Amino acid sequence: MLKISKKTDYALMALQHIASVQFGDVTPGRVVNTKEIAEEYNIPLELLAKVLQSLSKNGLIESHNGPKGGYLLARSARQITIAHIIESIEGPLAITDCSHEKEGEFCMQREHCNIRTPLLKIQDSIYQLLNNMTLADMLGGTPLITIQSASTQGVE
Amino acid sequence: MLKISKKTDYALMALQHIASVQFGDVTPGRVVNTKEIAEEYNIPLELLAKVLQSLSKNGLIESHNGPKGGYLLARSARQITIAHIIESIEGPLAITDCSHEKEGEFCMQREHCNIRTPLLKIQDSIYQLLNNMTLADMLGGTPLITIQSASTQGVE
DNA sequence: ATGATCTCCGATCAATATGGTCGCACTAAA
DNA sequence: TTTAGTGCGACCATATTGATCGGAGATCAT
Repeated sequence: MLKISKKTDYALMALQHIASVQFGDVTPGRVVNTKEIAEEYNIPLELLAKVLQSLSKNGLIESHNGPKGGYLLARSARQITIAHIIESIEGPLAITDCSHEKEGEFCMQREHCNIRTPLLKIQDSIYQLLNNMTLADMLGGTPLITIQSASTQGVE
Repeated sequence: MLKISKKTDYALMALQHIASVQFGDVTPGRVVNTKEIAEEYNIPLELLAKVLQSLSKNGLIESHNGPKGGYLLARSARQITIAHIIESIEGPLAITDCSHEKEGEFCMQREHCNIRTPLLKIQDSIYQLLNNMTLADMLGGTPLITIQSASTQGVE
């Protein structure tokens, strides 16, 4: 149903939490560890750990080992896009399979496929949407995005 | 990965085919049956049958029984939105679980959840996107959709 | 009427993706 | 050197999806 996975949900919550701690008024700059987030939001600890590892590996957060270790944002919340977060967890976001098509796989429908081009357009639009929204927008509250469509008249 | 299912792919192909036959130059108004579509696009017959049944049940196409039977669009291609097609096959399109939340299910993260509102905004944007594109746009070729975002400055 | 051809519907199975768990190696602070 | 933390990979359970099968009911031609 065009759904994002729970892992991604967790990633978003965690990032939002880390960002708000890091730039908040109470303890700015504090490092936050996995356990703290897991308990705050009732997320299974080990699963969250894996999620954070993925984010770290993708350069969204940086990890500090040892006691008093934990995570903090690797860059400004304004530079972390929702698209990047989702792709860090779920891999390249493709609305349909035929968008990457590595060699070796064949699409049985390909020869007469009539929907590839339109689907790629949709995919691109969704990507733009997610790429124009950042973690900072999620902190602030209301993301301001509008859609403008000309598709109702522009067909020949 | 925010992917639509193969059934939905099949539904889109089938609808595109039905529409192009129905409004094409060769045999306008012709009824087209499941087998024809399945063979043309290499889709498993029985699976496609189920997909078409769903579309029929949702009022997108109408079925005619018996020999020489088949399907045809129940309304103009311009009135069939991509969103409607997807929802016919996959159910209500929800980017995240917490958007419907029937009673009885509880979201463990709910009490401190910080991402619900932004996610619902995103979901709504995607819905608008898919709701503004119709089957007619897929026939014509290039859907004309643009995204306009103000999220980079509009945060308080 | 009767058979052939179609849609319709439900049950079922296999493959894949996802959510969640476990154990251990490594690192850094006390 | 002990302890609290991350890093990492293997692992299993379950849900979703893709695909299959069998039959019931409708309609048209003969």
